[in-house]
Amino acid sequence: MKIATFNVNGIGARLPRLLDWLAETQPDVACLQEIKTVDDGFPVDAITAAGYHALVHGQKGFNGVAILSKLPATETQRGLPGEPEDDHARYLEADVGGVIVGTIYLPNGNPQPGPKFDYKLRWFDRLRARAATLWATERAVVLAGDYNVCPTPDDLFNEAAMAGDALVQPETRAAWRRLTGDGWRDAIRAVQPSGAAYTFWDYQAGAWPRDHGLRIDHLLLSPAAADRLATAGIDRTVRAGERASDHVPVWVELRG
DNA sequence: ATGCCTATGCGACATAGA
Repeated sequence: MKIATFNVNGIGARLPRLLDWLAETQPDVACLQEIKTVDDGFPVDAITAAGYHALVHGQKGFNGVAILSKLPATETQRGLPGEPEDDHARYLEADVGGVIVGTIYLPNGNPQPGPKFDYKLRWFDRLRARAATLWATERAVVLAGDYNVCPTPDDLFNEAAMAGDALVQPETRAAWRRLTGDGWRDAIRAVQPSGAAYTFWDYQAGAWPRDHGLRIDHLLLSPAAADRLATAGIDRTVRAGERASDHVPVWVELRG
């Protein structure tokens, strides 16, 4: 079972690129982030025609996540528990063919310090709590998405250039270490323990041609999922396409 | 030190992204 994550940065603008990529790579599950539309605005017909079911947790103008799947998906959670006044559409989870799949759009957190950064750290803790609940089920779980954290200096082109950014702050990295320290397996680092493995290149300042990238899109695997890990990868070439997203798809292949 | 670029919304600029 191939499970992918792709921050599309606007489903409206990105639909042709998304359909190309689905047709080419045929993931069984695709977790989307930043669809930037309400549920009714999601292009269900085009996704259905491409051979996928769609679960959508949308929001007007920004945020919004979705789970596309070849098999029917049963929703298990919509929104992250723990902060009732949080109305951002950033989390959706489903059972797909016996695997629990979560699509995650963790807050960016800039500018920092400030309320957006505080929200990011709270959200990170709430995700860790949900992850612990899933961990306890001993099921195969894949938490895939845009975590908005560069875990180590290997995960960005220039540590000094990003020193003030919310994606690399010690508190952000500590939150990532707490989550992964619980035992969740970083799929890309399982197949490539060190070195650049970027998943995002800014639209600005020639970041793509200069390879000034970040690794911020991650798939975390529970033990039962990690036991089935066959391979994982990054579809880098998607970044070179016409009207590309600033993120590219990242995926894991599970045996069985 | 700052903006560079892109997507969206009831828009003719602002907000958000990272």
